[in-house]
Amino acid sequence: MGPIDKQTLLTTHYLFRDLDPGVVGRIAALGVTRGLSAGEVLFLKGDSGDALYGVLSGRIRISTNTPGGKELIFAIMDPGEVFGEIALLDGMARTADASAIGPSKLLMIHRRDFLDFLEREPRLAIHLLQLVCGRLRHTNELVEDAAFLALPARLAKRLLSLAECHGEPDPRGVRVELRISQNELGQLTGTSRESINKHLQRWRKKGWVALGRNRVMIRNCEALQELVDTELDG
Amino acid sequence: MGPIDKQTLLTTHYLFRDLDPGVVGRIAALGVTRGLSAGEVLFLKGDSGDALYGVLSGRIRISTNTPGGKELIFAIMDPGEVFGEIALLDGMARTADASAIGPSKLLMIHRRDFLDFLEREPRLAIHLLQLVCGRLRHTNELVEDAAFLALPARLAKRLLSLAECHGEPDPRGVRVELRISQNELGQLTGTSRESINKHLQRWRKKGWVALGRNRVMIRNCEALQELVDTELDG
DNA sequence: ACAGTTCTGTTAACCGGTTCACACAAGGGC
DNA sequence: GCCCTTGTGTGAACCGGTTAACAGAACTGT
Repeated sequence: MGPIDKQTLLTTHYLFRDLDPGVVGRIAALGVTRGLSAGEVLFLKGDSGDALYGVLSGRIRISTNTPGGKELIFAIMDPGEVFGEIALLDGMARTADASAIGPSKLLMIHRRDFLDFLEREPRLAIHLLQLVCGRLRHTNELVEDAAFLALPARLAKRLLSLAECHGEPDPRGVRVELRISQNELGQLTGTSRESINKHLQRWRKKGWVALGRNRVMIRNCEALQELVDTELDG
Repeated sequence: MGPIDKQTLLTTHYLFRDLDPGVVGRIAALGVTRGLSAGEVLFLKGDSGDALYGVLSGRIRISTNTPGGKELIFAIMDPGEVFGEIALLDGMARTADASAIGPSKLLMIHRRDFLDFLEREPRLAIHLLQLVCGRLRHTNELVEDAAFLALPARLAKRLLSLAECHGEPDPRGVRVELRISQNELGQLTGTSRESINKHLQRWRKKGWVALGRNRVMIRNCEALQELVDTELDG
């Protein structure tokens, strides 16, 4: 997903679609653009949540970590996606850290402005409910996967879902290239980098994936998908 | 938490508080009471979600299972709690099974009625957002715990949180008695019954808990809490 | 071009949870 | 009371992920 502009985000994302025309205009006027350099921290878990964000360009990593140094990545936000709604809505602390993966640009809507819109636009509340419900479905699935799936299936599932959202399809064929380190894959699946490498190597020898520095190229989606399915059935 | 009546639920629960008086009255009129016998299934994962429920008496288990026979318990709903909102709101399939743990009574509000209220009562939407945000915070924590905490800490944390919600404090002291099988504790923590038993036995020998059939009595909350904390810090 | 850093690849030892197998206890239904 | 079901207690064998430790490759900055 390439960079988009403020207008595109506001007319494309379903959170803002179908709103009263005047409201969209005012959001466009009030929404501030904020730039982040690679690795820059937007907010940390525990901060008070005073804004809602939409990604215009770059990628934002939503994650947590333990004092012991372990890190868990909840999601990676691409251009066109909106995040930061939980703390904004209930007024409590942020549930995770957010930091830029590469140089990024965000649309930032301040809490007070947003809550103003929320009171006047019933449709916005309905859309927000759908957004939060979608998140809840996704997080529920993460809990299930952690409990039901062994590492190979969890990793395969993650790779396939990353391929859908962030993959760059190979010009010639079915292959999908992912720009992600094995370390990050570990943080996405809740396991160590070494274990990730072990399974990726197995799959490489079977021809299912090709590997490079910060690269995973999926050459056989079906095989990975079947691995997920058989684990759920057996 | 003992049984409550329809009126108490509607005036007590956050979701309905502060609504237009007329609306609360109409919800009371439209909300149907439904009884469930022990073990009876209310809905299954994948069903279409055509109602919202509030617990009047008994306990409802929210869970999923694999074809392979593993089961995971997401939550146990006590009198006064509301559930079933996800599928109701986004119109998609239910995300989990719901079944009665013992004989139970529910307040049931049909989808159409509820969405009517939702359009007319902006405050209801705001309250719903808070409800769903709370769920999201809880589920996020489950994901974190699964990734960061080893079984002992996860089990201790679960026991303490069960003690808060469902515990019957011992008349004489700090002890809290839980009515739950070790099998169910396994399903709550995503592990086997045998592993649960191993750790409970250790804690019994230390005097932290006492055990019985379908019973766990916590005799030393502090010790369990410390176990959770040290694991998060180390 | 060089140094430093980040990422990959790979091993061996260890540890903890699973699985399987069984004995036994406690209620429930008749 | 007596069977039958459900839950507990326990051990041995197994398996998979973690940890720790390196070597080397690939990029970055200057």
